[in-house]
Amino acid sequence: MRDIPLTTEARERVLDAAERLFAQKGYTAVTLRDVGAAAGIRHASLYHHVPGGKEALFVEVTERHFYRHRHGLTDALTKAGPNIRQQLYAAADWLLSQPPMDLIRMAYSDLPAVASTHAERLSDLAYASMIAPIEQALRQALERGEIQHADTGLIAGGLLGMVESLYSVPDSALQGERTRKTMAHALIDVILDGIREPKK
Amino acid sequence: MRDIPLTTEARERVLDAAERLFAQKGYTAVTLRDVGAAAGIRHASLYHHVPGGKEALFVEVTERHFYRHRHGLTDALTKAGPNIRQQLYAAADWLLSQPPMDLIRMAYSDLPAVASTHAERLSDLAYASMIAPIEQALRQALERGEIQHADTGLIAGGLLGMVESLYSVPDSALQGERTRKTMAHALIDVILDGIREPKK
DNA sequence: ATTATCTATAGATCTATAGATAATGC
DNA sequence: ATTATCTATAGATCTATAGATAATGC
Repeated sequence: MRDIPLTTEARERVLDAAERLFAQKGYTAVTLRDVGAAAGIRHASLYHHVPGGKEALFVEVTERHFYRHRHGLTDALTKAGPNIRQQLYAAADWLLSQPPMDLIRMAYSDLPAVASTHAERLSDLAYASMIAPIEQALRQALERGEIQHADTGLIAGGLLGMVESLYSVPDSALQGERTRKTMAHALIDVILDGIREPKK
Repeated sequence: MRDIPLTTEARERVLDAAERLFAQKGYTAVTLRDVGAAAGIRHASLYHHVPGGKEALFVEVTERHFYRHRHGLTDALTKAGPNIRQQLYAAADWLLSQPPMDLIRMAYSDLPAVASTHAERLSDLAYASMIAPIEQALRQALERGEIQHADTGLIAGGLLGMVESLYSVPDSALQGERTRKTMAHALIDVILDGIREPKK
C-alpha cells in the first residue's frame, strides 16, 4: 500500500467537514456521502485520505476535536488572568465558539458504535480535554481563596453541561442582548454567587 | 383499513421499548429491528401497531416521553412543599429516575430528521415539559422571598443541563455515597448558595 | 510517475409492504 | 371472525472495494 501524506489541503477539507458533521449529528446520523458532499468530493474518494473508513474517520476527527478543546480551554483560562470569574467567562466564550460538544450523545450513542479500544481512549480524552482544564482553574481559585471548598470536578462538569445546554435554546429565543454568550456569563454568576436571598 | 386498538398490552410493550431506545440512542441510531427485538417481535409486526412506520413511532413515544416528564416534574415539585431547595432536589431525583433527555441531540440530530410540523410541536413540548415546570417553581420561590431576582427561565434551563450532564459521568466514577443523586443535590446547593468566598 | 479523483458495483442492512399462518374472542 | 404475528421480498441506501481516468510534480 502506498503511503498517504498525513496532511494535504484536500485531506484537511475532508477532516474539517467530518468533524463538523459528526459533532453536530453524531456518528450514525452522518453518512460518508454527507461527508463527501460537504468536502466537495465523491464519497468513494474519502477512502484515499482515510483508508480505515468511517470508524477511523470518526475516531481521528473526534480526537482532533477534543485536543482542540483542551488547547482552547487551557488557553482561554490562562489568558484571562488569575480571576475565576473572568476565567470562566473566557472558557464559556471558547465553548460557544465551537460546535456543541454533546457528551451524553457521545457516551450513549457514538462510543457504543465504535470498537471498545477506541471508545475507552476517547472517553478518557473527553475528561482530560473538557473537564480537567476547568477543574484545575477551580482548584487554583480555591488556593487563592477566591472560592470555598467544594468538589471542583463535579462543579467543572456541571458548568460544562450548563453552558453546552445553551445550544438547545432555539435561535428564535436569541435577540439583542440575549445571546448565548451573555446567558453563559449570567449562569456563571449564579454558580459563583448563588441565587438564594441572604438571611438578614 | 381496520381500526387498530389504541392501547393493548403488546402495543404498550412496543412503545416502551421504542421510547427507551430512541431516548438513549437517538432517532437515526435506532433501527426498527432493534425496537422489534426489544419488544420481542419481528420488526415487520411493528407496522400492525404503528402503521405510520418509524417516524410516527418516534413522534408518538417522544411526545409520551415529554408528557411523562411534565407530569413527573410537576408532581415532584408540588409534593416537595414550598421550599425551593427541597423542590429542586425532588425534581433532580425525578430526572435521574428517567432515561437521559438529551435536548441537544434532539435539536441538532433527531428533529431535523422528521417532518418539520412534527419537529416544531416536539420542540414546543420540550420547553413546556422540561423547562416550564422548573421555571414556575423558581418564580414562586421568588415571590416567597426565598431567592433573589434572577432570570428564572435561564436558570431552569441551566439547572436541567447540569443535572442531565451527570449521565455522562461514567458508571466507574460512581461508588458509595458518590451517586448521580448526591451529585445532583450538591450542584443544586451550588446554584442556591454559590461557591464564592464571601468577603469579610 | 505519482497522487487524487471518478464511475461502477458488491454485499449488507434498512424501511416498508404483501400475503400466509397462528392466536384470540365470540 | 378478528387480531397479531410471521416469512418473504421490493426498493432504497450505506459502507467499502476495484479499476479507470484526470490532475500534478519531476
